[in-house]
Amino acid sequence: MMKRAETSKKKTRIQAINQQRILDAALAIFSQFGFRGATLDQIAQHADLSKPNVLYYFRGKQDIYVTLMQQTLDQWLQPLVELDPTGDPVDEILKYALTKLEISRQNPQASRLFANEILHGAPMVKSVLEGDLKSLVDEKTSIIQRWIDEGKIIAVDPYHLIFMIWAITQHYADFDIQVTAVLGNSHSKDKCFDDAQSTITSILVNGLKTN
Amino acid sequence: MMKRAETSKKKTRIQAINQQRILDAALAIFSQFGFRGATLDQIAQHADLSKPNVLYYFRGKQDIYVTLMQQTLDQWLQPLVELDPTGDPVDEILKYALTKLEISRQNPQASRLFANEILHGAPMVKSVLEGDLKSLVDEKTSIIQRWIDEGKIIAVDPYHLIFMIWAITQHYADFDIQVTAVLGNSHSKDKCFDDAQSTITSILVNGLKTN
DNA sequence: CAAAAATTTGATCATTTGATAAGATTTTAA
DNA sequence: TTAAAATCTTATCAAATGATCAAATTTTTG
Repeated sequence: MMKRAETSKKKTRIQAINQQRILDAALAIFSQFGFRGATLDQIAQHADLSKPNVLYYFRGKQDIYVTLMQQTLDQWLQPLVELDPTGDPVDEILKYALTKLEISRQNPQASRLFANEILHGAPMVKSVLEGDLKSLVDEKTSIIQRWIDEGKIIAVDPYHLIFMIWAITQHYADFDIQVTAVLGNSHSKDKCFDDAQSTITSILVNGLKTN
Repeated sequence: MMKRAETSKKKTRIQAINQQRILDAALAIFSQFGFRGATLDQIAQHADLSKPNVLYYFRGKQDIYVTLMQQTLDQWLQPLVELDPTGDPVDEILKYALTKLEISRQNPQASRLFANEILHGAPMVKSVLEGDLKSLVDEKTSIIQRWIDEGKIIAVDPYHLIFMIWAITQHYADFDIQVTAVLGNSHSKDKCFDDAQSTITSILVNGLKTN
């Protein structure tokens, strides 16, 4: 009888399938109900497994959550990594914003999972925020600062520019219900994202350029 | 023996005090842990009352939550009401954004309470969003649209402009932990909000004006 | 195939938690 | 001051839920 995951490297076929199934279900459930609001029963049912069977693959509820959160964080950080110091400043910043928006469109559940974690004080990922995330942002803000010093874009605090981009783009995933309610149920989600894209582009391009 | 609150109008002195105490405690607890994450024990303890005593004033956990959410919603909508069609367009929009930011600064708990509700699909306030909120936004966007038609500000979708303002301003309350982590613990909260204010002002003023 | 390993299940626990009931205590009003 | 109303407490409950275990079943391996 082999201890699952933990230290061992080789996953069996069934392990690979079922662990992924559990993580998929967990994303759906945790993102909708939060950590405490979600139950193992819900996750098990959504994954089409019995509850003890779920606990065969993960130590416990928190283990599932943490695993899922780690995956999500990687995905979340990636686009910022790609901000290119040699590109055109406005283009690069706009590209970053629109990439984030696209991720919000395509994976709103992950966005909400992350938002919920932060909203409640990041009990599980605080150290990642203060470590990897801060380092990455420090690096990229210094690029933006250089652009500002060279007069390529308007002088704004680079940190807050990034916060602004995060805020706007995640808003469409995290506050989807509100956005939909305000726009009326007639609007299609696609049109909403297209309009969002135009608005972000206008304000950023116009707002960043020097006079 | 009088049934509390419900239909009666007159509150006793003790009722007024204790109901407010419970709501204050509930704001602190619900905003940090969400509806399901919060427990009556926590709220009771925070309010310095016994659990059954808390339930003497409110039918149940959900009753506390709904009452609190109604209060919060009113407060949340107010600033938009004051957007003045006769004022200077850029000034009015900027004033709205900065007022929202100020509310984020002064009452971050209410912001997080609301954010959590929306994030989880607005189970308790969906109808308010589709009713009062939508009506108010419809009214104000038509004002903004008029400004656009008159060439007073750049042509952007007014709805998404408002979403953008909501997103940015609430970000500082809702994602406070992340903002603080990225800026480093050395930064004071006051400086953070001051810089946020400058950034929002720059981008909006620059971003909205017509060329 | 047969033994070993891995997977799955049913039964069951201990805790947490929202809620209630009955009675004691305090406050209010006549 | 005294009776009624309001407030508060102690004890307790039932349901939900995360977790465990032993045994049954399936899959893999030699």
